[in-house]
Parts: sequence; structure tokens; C-alpha cells
Amino acid sequence: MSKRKNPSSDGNLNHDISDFLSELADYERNVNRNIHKYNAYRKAASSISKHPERLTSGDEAHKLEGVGQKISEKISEYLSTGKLKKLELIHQDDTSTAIQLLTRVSGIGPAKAKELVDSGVKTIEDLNENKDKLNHHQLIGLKYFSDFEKKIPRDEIENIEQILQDHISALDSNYIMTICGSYRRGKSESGDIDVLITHPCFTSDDSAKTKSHLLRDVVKCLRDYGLICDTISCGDVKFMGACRLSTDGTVRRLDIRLTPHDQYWCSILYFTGSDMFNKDMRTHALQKGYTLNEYSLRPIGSTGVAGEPVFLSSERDIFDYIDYSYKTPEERNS
DNA sequence: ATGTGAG
DNA sequence: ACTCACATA
Repeated sequence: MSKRKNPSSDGNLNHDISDFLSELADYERNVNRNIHKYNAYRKAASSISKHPERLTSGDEAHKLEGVGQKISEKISEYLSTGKLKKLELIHQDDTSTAIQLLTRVSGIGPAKAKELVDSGVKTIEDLNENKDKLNHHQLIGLKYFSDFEKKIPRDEIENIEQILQDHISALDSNYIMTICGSYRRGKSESGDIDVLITHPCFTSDDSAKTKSHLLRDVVKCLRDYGLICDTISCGDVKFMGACRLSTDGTVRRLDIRLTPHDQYWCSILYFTGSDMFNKDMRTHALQKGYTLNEYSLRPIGSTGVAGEPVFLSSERDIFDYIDYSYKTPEERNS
């Protein structure tokens, strides 16, 4: 799910225009490996999606930030003909479509996709016959290619949450865990499962290396039980892998992160999102003279240097410090 | 160290 | 925007 990003899907009068610009952006990044054109299309798409009026001509678009001559000409063509020749050609080109397809495999990005297509590997079947060309992460992405694209129903995550809770507290009753992401925001389905854990014996004064057993113990326990079926990667503070409720069930993407106890609230806030909400809240914090990130809330001194982290005992504390009216996770969806 | 990829 | 994990050099 992570690979389908579109910043312009809701109440937007120029949805179709920002959509094809986003598609051109993806094409430039994934197929031509041109990050500058990618950024240019992204910028144009985002500024057009924020425009409150329906665009009626390329010239009108040209006035917007990030929309230059080339892009405004494309908008012009699209508005008069209803389509774009360049995009039609891209849709027909089998190298482009192959790269876009391979990119949907978790662990395969634009660089790897291009390398594979250049060596003649263009389909999922081709991948299955050329597993020697893939690393561990990509092999798991391939094995669960269709499962990983399926949404996870809320009631399934509720079941998984219960299992996680039971096993983690049986291991050590001092663990605290929360499932963040869209699940915490009350959505009826999610793309993956994002779990945050902490333990009072791990604070930001400790080096993560010395406490990383806290994460590894949890992973081992869930693996032994059978919930975790694959590990993509596992470092000191972040596990990425796959889980399933039953051996015949759909395999789901599962992330578990270990956060220092004193940074838990900022972490929960950050990983609950949404991205837009986080951006908004950070901007607001700055206006109130604070800097807010995944780890801490710190006042900005008169010299412009961030001070010591504020002591927090709840998520709501963060809102209070910066005078931001409290929003429940369900109210953070946009 | 650097690039790739994920989130 | 930024960090983490990994696979190379």
C-alpha cells in the first residue's frame, strides 16, 4: 500500500489534472530515474490540487507556483482533447509498464526494477523463475505479492491486537504496546500493521544496542507462537516482517518498533498520523515556539536553538503545550 | 561510505 | 523530511 501515494485525492476540482501529473511524476522517477523531473511534476500536482478553482486553460495554470511552460502546455492539451499523447505512449510502452509492475513488489524500487527489465525479467512469472536475482526482502515481497496488496479488515487487526497484547504482557507485564497508523485513526481497513512498544527500562539515556533484546524477545515470542511468519529485517529498534492469523489466512505486513519510554508519546502521535495532520501540527508547534518530531517536543530559545525536551505524561500533553485543541485519533484523518 | 528501499 | 536496516564498495 505504501507505494501508492497521491496527495490529491479528496475535495479537489482539478483532481484529474493533478492525477495525470502524478502519473508523469512516477514515470520520470521509476522509468527515467530523473528525480528532478519527478520533483517538478510533484510540485506542480500539489500546487494545482490546492487551487480552489477549476482550471480552464493552460495559461491559467501557468500562473501557479511550480507550473512552467512545459507543464502548462500539457494541461492545455489535456483540457482541449481530454487526453495526453505522452501518457498514451507510456501506457503502450512495455518497458515502462514492466518497470511500474515490478516496483509493486516490496523491496523492489526503481533502480532494481530497471536492472531486472534490462536483463529481460518483466513479469511476476519471470521473477519466480529468476529468484537468484533477488535479495531476502524482495523474495518475501514476491512470495506475498498479492497478499501484500490486500487491505486488512479492522476486525482482523482487532484479533491480532489481542494476540499481541496477551503475548507481550505474558513476556513482561511492563511492556506497553499500541497499534498506530490508520487502525488507531478508526479506519475500517488498513494497509499494514504498525506496532509501537516501549518498556520502562529503556529510555533515551540508554544506547539502543544494550536494550535491543526487548525487541528481539517480542519478535521471538511471536515467531514461536506462529503469528510472525517471516522477517524482512530486524535491527535494534525496528522489526519489519509478515504475520498471519492462521496458516491458511492472508499474510500481512507487520512492523514493530521499540521506542525509549520517555519518547513514547511523541512516537505514538507521529506514527498515528495522518501525514497531513502531522505536518499541520508541526507547523502549529513552530508558531508557538516549539519544535515537534517523532522523539520529542522542545521549546525553541531566543537564539533559535532547541532546548531540552518537555516532560510529557500523555499524548494530550503535547496538544496542551502548544495550545492545539485536542483531536482524537479519529479526528486526525486529514 | 554510499546507494537503495521502506515507512 | 528524516531515520532505520540492508547490501554493496
